[in-house]
Amino acid sequence: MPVHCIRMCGRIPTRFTLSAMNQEIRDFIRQRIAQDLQTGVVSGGVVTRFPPEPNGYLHIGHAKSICLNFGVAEEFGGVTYLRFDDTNPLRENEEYSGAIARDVAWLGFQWGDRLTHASDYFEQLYEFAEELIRNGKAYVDSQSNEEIRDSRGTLTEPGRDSPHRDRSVADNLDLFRRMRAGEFADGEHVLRGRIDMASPNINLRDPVLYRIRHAAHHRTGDAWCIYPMYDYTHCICDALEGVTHSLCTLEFEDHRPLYDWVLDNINVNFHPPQIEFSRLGLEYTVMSKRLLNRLVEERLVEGWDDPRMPTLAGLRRRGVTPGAIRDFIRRVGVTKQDNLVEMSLLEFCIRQDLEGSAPRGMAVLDPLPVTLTNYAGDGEELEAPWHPQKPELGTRRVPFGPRLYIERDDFMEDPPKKYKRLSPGGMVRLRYGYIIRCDEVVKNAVGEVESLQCSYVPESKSGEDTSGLKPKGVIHWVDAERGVPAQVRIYERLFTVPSPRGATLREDLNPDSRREVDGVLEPAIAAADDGRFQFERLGYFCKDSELPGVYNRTVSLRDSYRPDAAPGGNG
RNA sequence: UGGGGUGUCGCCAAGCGGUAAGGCACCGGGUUUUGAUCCCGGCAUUCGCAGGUUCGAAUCCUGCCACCCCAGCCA
Repeated sequence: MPVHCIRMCGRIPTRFTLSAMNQEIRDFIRQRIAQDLQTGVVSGGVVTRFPPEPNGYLHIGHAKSICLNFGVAEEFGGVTYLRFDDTNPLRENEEYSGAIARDVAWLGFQWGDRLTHASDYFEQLYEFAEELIRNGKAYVDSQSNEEIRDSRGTLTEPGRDSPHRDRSVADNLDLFRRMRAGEFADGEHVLRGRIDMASPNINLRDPVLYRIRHAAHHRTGDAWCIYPMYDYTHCICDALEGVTHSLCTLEFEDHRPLYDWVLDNINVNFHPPQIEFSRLGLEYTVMSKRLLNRLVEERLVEGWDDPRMPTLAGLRRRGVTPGAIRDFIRRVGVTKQDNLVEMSLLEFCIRQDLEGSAPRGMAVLDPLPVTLTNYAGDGEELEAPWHPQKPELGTRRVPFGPRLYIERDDFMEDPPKKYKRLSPGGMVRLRYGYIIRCDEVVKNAVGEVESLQCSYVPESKSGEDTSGLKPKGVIHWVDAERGVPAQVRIYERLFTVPSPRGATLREDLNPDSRREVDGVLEPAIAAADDGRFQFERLGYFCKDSELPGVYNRTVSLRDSYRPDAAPGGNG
């Protein structure tokens, strides 16, 4: 089944309404494109492409490239290809290409029928290679891998010509055809571009264009035993697809002369410009496929979609919205500068998106039992809006009774001055409920607070309060009888250092990147089947897509509370 | 040490010879039955450094310095 026909899971957003997104973006790439359109260098519409190798999962760094390529096409009225760069059969498979297509769609981009593969062009690529040979621009080298490496020279010394560099066209053609026919073993020969072994740019020192690989390709099967290299393939695919702007990351800057050389030496009528931009750097995580792969392989995380991973699958499972990611990428911008973006910016984008859309509810993650000694009601239910600023979202019923749970850190025996929550003799409002006063602290044998005996103020019911009391604090709570237990997972940064390195990957891991707590949810949340909520005063959470009864914290709420040093008095 | 890039506020990032946008973060203050949201205000006499050109330079020139990428039959 073609990859683009697989069923997309989850909702696919169609349009983003963030008004900020309508602001005109003018990075150097968009400026260049606008100029090309204006001067007529490019006519007939912009064509871009997102060209992942299907050898791993997409991460938020890829989102930058996706948003750039698809975004540019959207803005300038063009089209974008999703092209799988599948020239190395040893590393690529359908699981990855399926996951990649799903993630791009999830981000909200459409490629229509423009889903292609480098392997779709294998035959044409081969023909162009023969053309290069016929024109004396490529030759079959029969040196070993080691010999080729040794004769390439170094950063400061030029390379040496291969003894096979001057083979005749006829011999080269014959050898290359026999390579294709499968007459040779892996590594016996390669096809090389004949450029300049003394070039200061190492990529131009007779680069390998084709290698022999007796391996089944996930799409072409056993049809081929020679496979083209990236540098040879990419530019030709771009040209064949009429890509008007080939956007890639900075490390390919040195490859641009080779990109141009290939297209200058074959008969194609299109020559896209390659334009490079810097990759996204994000604090306290890793963004290379190699390291991400290690995290998965070495079981340092639970998989590609572990909510701590910067993969799109991980972010999705964590509860991050596509809109938040797109907004983040927009705010980060596109330049050629190396960058390491703070996690706080991503968190801001997530909170901002969820703030307006996520229904509110109450959950207690570290329960402290409270008994209301003077409460005699039975089966009382309070009414609370799903969103304080959005009455149109309706209300839910919140059960209330004589036995409640409050958050353990919403009580302090000896609180600092600015503390606004509960303390002995103090009063606090239970959100959407009544005002209570702490009358007695019950402790266990070792002196730890075990529960609280409180009294409630009957005439202080939310919405019809005639008590005249105005406690400074409002805390969340859950009815102990009717609350629903749930496992809640709290995530922190995956690493303890801003830029983890491969060499110290394990040591740099944050041992507390995931915490599991047994919490209690108000029943309306537990009953809802949709995933994203704000647990009031705690953060944004979502139902885990794989594990029933498990909730993931997407991001905490902003918290400007700064306890002062000296204790004393109570709020 | 050869080649290719990049250096503007803690982090991103505008700026394209006419006298330093914006966002995040941070710090005040206001509203608030989420210490949330929201709202107001503050936050680079200075653009890696040193010279030079100019009435005028972050923007042009020269020389330094720092950081990133490249020696896969990976992409």
